[in-house]
Amino acid sequence: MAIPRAAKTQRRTRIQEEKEERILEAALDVFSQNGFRGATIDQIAEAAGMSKPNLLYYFRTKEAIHRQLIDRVLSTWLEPLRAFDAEGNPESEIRSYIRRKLEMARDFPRESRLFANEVLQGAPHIEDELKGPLKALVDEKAEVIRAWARSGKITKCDPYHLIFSIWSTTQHYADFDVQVRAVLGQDYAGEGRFEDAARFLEQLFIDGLRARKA
Amino acid sequence: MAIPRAAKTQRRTRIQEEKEERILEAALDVFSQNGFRGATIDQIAEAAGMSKPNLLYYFRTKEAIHRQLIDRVLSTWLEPLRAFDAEGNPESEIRSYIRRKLEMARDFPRESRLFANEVLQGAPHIEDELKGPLKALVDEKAEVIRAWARSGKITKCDPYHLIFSIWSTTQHYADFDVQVRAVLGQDYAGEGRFEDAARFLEQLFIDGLRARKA
DNA sequence: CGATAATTTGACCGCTTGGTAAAACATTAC
DNA sequence: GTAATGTTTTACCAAGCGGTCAAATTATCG
Repeated sequence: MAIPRAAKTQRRTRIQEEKEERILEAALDVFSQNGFRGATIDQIAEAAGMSKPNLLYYFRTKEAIHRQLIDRVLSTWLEPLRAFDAEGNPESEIRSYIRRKLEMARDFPRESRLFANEVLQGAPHIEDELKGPLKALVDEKAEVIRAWARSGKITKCDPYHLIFSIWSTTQHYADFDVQVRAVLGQDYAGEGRFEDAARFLEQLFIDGLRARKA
Repeated sequence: MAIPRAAKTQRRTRIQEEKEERILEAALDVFSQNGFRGATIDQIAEAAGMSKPNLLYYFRTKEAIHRQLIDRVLSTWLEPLRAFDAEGNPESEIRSYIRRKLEMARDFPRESRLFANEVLQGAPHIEDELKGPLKALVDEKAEVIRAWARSGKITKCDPYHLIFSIWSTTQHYADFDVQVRAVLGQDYAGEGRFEDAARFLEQLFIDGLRARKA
């Protein structure tokens, strides 16, 4: 007799790992494009190339897929902010943070949209993560920025809103991709917009934050 | 015998106007929180305080409600950008643009989220609007900004990405409201965050764009 | 090999969904 | 008033939904 769910076994088989991977990959596609409510198990199953009951053998519920997806993505998503180094040079720290966030928007747009969908719809599944680990990390880095400002390395500014503005400007290129493309027009077929965006944003933030003599 | 749909009559009755208004108001709530696919007619009907068939007497389909909502909101949404004046002082134009966009994020977050949901999910219903009227408007204002840069009133920068960055930073406070609140914490009960954001963004953009001597 | 555990399938269930039909009810115009 | 029009309700449907079940199939291990 089969043990009810693969997940209950201690050792995971090769097949389990493969299939769960395929499911999460497919789910990322579907959830990021439709949000949690808008996504259906059938869609995910089809995208993963398996039948619905088969998919439900690996994940008991739609929520379980979503939760695991979020958990997995969240930590890598915050990686760039974690790398923010108090000892480093403020200008180059900010510059490379912007660059890394832009690279993520370019290379992992689905992950960005997954979160955007979630937060936009009230973050019903990740409120705790936002108020806990995320807030803690931001608080920590805000203190770093504040210290830089105190020591005159950058101009005085609200560190929280600085972080928000870096998040929003960079993620915009993933989350609002369709709009960005529509406005820039066809001539922007390639990914040159990311380079242009990087140039612009670095200029904006670096010059905007440079400590002023006056 | 009743004419199939109220909409077919030439003159709209008082009741029609009232009810359609109530429906659109309710739909704004529901669509902005759940996206198109995630929203249900029943939800909208309940929020509007009427039965589903009654609602469907005024709007034949879910799409029809959504379309009308988008149409109505789109024009008012772009109003601030339209107000961008080539003859005005660049600094104050940009400053007041930022301020107006922030006010809209504060006062009309549902409208912002309606669009965000739509664009995020690939803009299936408004692609034409984006590529047409929106692009045209942005192209026009980009030229204004470019002219300012040419005449040395602001520093040289990519006007499109400048506009994107103003959009994203301001709308962030509507679209990612839950996250902003979570990170800022309880002490931010009121709406002071909008004032802080305004201060920060004005500083960032004005100082970041100020024409440099070097 | 054979036994046992893991995986896959097809049939199904109860609920929700977008939408319809027709009749009951209300309003307006004359 | 009454007839025509406009509005609302009740009952309903077919498709889609998340999820279950038991049987069939396949992989694994001694």
